[in-house]
Amino acid sequence: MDVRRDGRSGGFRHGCTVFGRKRKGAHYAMTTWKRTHTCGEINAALSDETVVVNGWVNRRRDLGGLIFVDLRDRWGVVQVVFSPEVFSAEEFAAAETLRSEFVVSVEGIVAQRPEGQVNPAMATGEVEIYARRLCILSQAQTPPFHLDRPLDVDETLRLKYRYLDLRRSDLQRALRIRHETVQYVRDFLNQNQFLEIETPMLTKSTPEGARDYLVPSRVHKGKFFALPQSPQMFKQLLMIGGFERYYQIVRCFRDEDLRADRQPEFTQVDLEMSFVDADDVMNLMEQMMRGLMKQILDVDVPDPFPKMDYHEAMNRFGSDRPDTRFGMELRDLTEQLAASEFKVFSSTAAKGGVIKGINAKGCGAEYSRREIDSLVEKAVGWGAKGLVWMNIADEIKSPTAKFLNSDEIDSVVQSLEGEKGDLLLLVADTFETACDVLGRMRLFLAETLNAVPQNRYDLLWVVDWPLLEWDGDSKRYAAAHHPFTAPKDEDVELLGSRPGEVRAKAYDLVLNGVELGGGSVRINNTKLQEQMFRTLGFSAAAAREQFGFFLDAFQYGTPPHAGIALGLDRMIMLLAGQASIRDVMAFPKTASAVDLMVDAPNAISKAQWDDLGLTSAAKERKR
RNA sequence: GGAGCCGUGGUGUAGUUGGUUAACACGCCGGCCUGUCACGCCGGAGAUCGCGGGUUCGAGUCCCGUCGGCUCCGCCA
Repeated sequence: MDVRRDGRSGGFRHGCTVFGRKRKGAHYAMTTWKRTHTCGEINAALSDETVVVNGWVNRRRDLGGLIFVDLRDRWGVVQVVFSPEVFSAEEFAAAETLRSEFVVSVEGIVAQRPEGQVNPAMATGEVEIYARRLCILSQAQTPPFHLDRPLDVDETLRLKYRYLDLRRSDLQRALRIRHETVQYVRDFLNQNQFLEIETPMLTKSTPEGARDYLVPSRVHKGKFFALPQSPQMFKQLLMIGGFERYYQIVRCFRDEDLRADRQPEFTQVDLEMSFVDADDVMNLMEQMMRGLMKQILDVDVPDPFPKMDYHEAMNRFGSDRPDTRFGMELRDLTEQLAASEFKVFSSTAAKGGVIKGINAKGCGAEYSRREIDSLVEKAVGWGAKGLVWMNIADEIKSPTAKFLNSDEIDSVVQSLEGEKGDLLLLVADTFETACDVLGRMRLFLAETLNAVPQNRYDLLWVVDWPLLEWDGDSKRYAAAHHPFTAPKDEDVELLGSRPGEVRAKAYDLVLNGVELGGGSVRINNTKLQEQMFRTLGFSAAAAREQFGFFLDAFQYGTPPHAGIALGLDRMIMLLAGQASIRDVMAFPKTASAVDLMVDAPNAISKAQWDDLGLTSAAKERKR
């Protein structure tokens, strides 16, 4: 480390090294390094005023006899000029030691920049601070990656030095949006008579759902707490407890594999209301989201939000969280192709399956045979038995065409509004598979074709979800939402006979194809709750063991209640225009659930193992 | 659990079919420079090519394994 990074002699005042010209009278003493203004608020109105700013050296331009430093704090960047006209030679030398990320205090005089020197790219570009005194509060090593230009750095490095990454403007912005969002949500719910109430982090492991993060108990060796996957039961108990309106901005934990929009710990806006129905919850959330979108993005979203039932979402978009920002909707072609000579179509239809198609606009002309083949491969990878394609050129090019008569081809082209240059893609399968595969194809093509409009925010509700879904592995029904979700009144009687057809009083909020969150009306009737557990394959004893306290609580007067939980991280990801929730969290983990900065999880000492009464079956890994 | 992509000075990348001194930009260090704002000019230092093994006369390059990151599938009531 050379002399410049070791600090150097100079006046030492108030815990910092001060360089500056001695001046007569009251002006001399830099009585404090404390700021009078933030960098971002320096403007022409402060011309000729003496200010003190604190911050980091963003960039330094040393012209030899004149040094410019862009000083950065949370509020902005301002240009500081060090000139020998103000500094002595010795003091000027101190300014020459400044490097990126040094933390300094500068006292100086605000001045309009000279003619022709205004920087319109800078918010404070009309002015600069003529430094009169410099105080180096902290020197800095050269950071391991650039902080002052668009991001182009390996994420491993960013995560290891997260505290440096956080200085970058887009993370500063994202976390500010996060704060504003949380403030808005709190304010809104407070005004609507909600009480913020905390629930335990150390709680009970329950079956179903995600894997729990477990915390061993020292006092009760061999027993474990679980970190909450969500405060679901607690919030319902708060309704039984008479609070009527509860909310919490709460951390949730799920030990499952990660994605760009999934972290092991994440934050929910969790709320629950008594004496309400589904529409009350949805209306309130619409109001909240509308205000939030207006405040954060100055975007107006429709009133009311569109509602789409689950079946329609699957049927038209092939997804339970449809991205409605673009068309390319799925069409059902079963009727016109059921009697086809082509066995794939006719037998699928005969077995109760469907034939569905989408129009990849313009792809017929664009795509090579090889690229089309790769689409087929994708479709098969997603679970389709195959993908029928028709390339509309001067004539229809398709390996399947010879099995179809011209009426059938015409009707397919017509249904999909095919024009010359288009590529039509068809899947014949069960309803679920055909919709799912084409839904994925739709998203893939839209992204590839850049067909997704930006700066558009499509919010909608997906309602009337199936209450239960068949789990092929365990050969039983599982709760599609969670086991406390109420079935629709008109479907209750199906619970015993055809559980798969029962629809739930559940609703999911979807924004631009991302599931922001979901909720439901809860069961508030013990008999129905017990029937639900039976349907889910819980014996009476098992239900008692796992949920006894909950079933007991229901015996003492349970109000009708409903609620919702919104994924705060995803919401902010979309509001901030980021592609990953890691970019809206201060300290996220990698895709393998590791914190590279603190190096967690880590090994624990022998004494800790012993204290907890635990031994590890995992083999020691070489470090 | 599975698949794909990536890993080369501090950072971002280049590196033909294996071949001699691993290239470029930024950053860093030194020098010069009084109106820059991606300051400029001159010079310099800096790389066990993620790690281990193999093939070969010879590996950044080919093969196998492994570690790490990202994305996706499964999973995520």
